[in-house]
Amino acid sequence: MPGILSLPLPTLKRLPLYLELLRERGAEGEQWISSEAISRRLGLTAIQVRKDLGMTGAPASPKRGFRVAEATALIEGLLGHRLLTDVALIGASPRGEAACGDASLGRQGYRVAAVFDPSPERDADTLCGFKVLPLVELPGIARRLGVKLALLAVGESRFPGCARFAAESGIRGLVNISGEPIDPIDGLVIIQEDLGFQLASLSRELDLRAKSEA
Amino acid sequence: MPGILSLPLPTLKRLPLYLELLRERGAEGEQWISSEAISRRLGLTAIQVRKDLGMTGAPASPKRGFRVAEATALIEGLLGHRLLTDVALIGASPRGEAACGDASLGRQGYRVAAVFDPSPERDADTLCGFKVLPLVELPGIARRLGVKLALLAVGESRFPGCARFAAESGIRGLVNISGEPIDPIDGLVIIQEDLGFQLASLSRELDLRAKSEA
DNA sequence: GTTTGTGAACAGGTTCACAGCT
DNA sequence: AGCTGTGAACCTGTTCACAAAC
Repeated sequence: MPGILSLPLPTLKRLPLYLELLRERGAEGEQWISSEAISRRLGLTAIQVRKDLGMTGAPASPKRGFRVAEATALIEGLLGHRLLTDVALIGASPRGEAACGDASLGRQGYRVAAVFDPSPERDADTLCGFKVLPLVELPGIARRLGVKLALLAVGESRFPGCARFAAESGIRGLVNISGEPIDPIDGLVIIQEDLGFQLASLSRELDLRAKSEA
Repeated sequence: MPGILSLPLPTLKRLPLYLELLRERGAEGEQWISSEAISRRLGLTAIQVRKDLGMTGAPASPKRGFRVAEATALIEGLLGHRLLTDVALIGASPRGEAACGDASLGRQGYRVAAVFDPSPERDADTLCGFKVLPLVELPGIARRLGVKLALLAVGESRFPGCARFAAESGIRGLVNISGEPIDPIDGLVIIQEDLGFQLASLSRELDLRAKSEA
């Protein structure tokens, strides 16, 4: 029973994938599943799967594999710690809308709790079923709901103060999906969700493969 | 003059940040900038900046720092290799629209070259100035333009074959921004752009900081 | 014989310590 | 003094080799 904090971050990120597959197999009535079968389905290596599941303490037996039911329950328990973590969405833009409907949020145990926008004309609009609130309400709501995380999706770069305001409102961590980089802010952990980065990683990966084939 | 392939991936991702700052300082007439000044502005450590810029071969001198003009030109040269890399956007959804207008693409030297959508009713719509093309045209255009990268932004999960079709169309790498995971496909490198992942990283980071403070 | 489990090697980056230059 | 430059230590995560279990 390792604490969730002792798990390697990449492992933590893969757990929802395992969980999804395990539930599927459980529903089909399977009692066992081998690391090799999991790896094939998920595009990983069998060794990696064993290391990951081993760290969760999932019970397994040679020749058969991991016990589906127990492994499912264990991972649910680990991920459950994070279930229902509320995040604030700042920016009622197309990006914000896309983020709001992103299934990967729920898969990792997060959900948008409220939507804010700095421009007054968005007030009382609705986005994905949320009423758009003026940004000045963020501090109060963040405090009342205990929200510590936010998504920044302001479309225009003319609101560079949004992140700073969020920090002053009690937000401790922020994922910037606005496409424009933000300067570092004291007391606020910022992650840049950057499509350009992803493409760069991809290019590099392809270049390396091409090179090693040659 | 190190090849771009010999640079560590994280360094490569940081180069556009350095470039932006260097251009800014160059425009202000500064001739020198120290690693310490850069690190403060960008939220990195001075050592990291020295390692990064050192790898590009940027000239510097003790007591003064790096030469702004030369460093700018060098990084431009390195990044220039990737300039004008075309990518295909598959899916005329809100996510696709957001991606299309994402400034981080250009910052890393990419641009959307064409927009495709699998559902016929989107034909002839326009998205961000592009006419939306039927997906069947992807193979032809990908071949003609030499496009090897794609962004997958189909909103509904009812088009699971899109990625496979892209692979068969000559696409070698794909960033999946649809929020739904895709199964691995032979010959196609897939990166999941996953908001849930980012939030998980953020939570972990905050947890660790809280722990080390306690 | 097939599959788990694990300690050791490996790889990629970051950080440190300190030498060298000006 | 102040800043760069660099080899070594370190850290995190992946991969390997092989022992152990059924």
